[in-house]
Amino acid sequence: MSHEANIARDRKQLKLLPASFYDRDPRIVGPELLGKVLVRRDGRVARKARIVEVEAYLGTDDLAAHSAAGRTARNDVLFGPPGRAYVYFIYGNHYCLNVSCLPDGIAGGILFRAAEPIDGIEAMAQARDIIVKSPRDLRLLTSGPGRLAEAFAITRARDNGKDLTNPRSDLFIIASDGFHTPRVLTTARIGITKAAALPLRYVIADNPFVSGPARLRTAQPSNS
DNA sequence: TACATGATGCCCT
DNA sequence: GGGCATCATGTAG
Repeated sequence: MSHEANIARDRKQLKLLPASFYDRDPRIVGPELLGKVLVRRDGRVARKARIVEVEAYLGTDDLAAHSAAGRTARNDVLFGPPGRAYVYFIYGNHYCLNVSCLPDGIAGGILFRAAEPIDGIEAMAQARDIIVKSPRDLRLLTSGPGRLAEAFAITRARDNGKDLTNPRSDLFIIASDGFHTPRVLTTARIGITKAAALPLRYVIADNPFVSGPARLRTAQPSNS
C-alpha cells in the first residue's frame, strides 16, 4: 500500500475531520465543531476532550479577528489552507488554539474556548499543575482557552501551522460516535472590545465545562 | 457571584 | 511603547 493510501486508511479509521470540513465559512464550521473531540498524542497517554465552546473569527471584515489588519508573519496561518492550527500567545501568559477555515488565501478561523476532558486527565492535570480532588475540579483543566491550550501542552513553537487533518500529526480532531447533535447556544464573543456585539460564540447548552459568566453559559442568556 | 487588578511577553505601529 | 481572542487571586456582598 502506498504512503498516501495508508494515510487515507488511518484518517478513516480515526474518523478524522477532513480539510473539506474546515473549507467553509467559520459561522458554519463553528457550531459543527461542538461535540467533536480534540486529541493530543504525545507518545505517552493520549489526551482527549470534547469541544463544548468555540468562537468564529471572520477574516478581514471582522475587526476582532487577528487577520483584520491583513496578512503578517504572526497571523499567516489564518490566511493559509483550511484545517491548520493557528496558535498565538496572549497577555504574556497564555496560548490559544484556533483552526484555520476557508480556502488558501482567504482568512478565517475558529477559537477553541473550552472542552470536556474524556481521556488523559492525568496528563492534563500535570500540564496544568492542578490536583483534581473532585469532579468539580475538572473544570479547571480545560474551561477557558488558555487553560485548554495548557492542558494539551499547546505552544506556538510546537503546534502553529500543524495540519489537524493529518493522522500523522500529534494533534487532530475527530468525529465522535454515540454523541448526538448537541443543542447549540449562540452568544456574543468573550474578551474582545471591537465588533463585540456579533453573535459568533457557540456553546453546547448547559454544559458545565463552558467558560465565561453564568449568563453566557445557561440555556436562556439574558439579552440585556 | 461579581467585579477589580496584577502578572507577563510578543507583535505591530 | 501600547494593546491584547486570559488567568489567578483578592475583596466585598
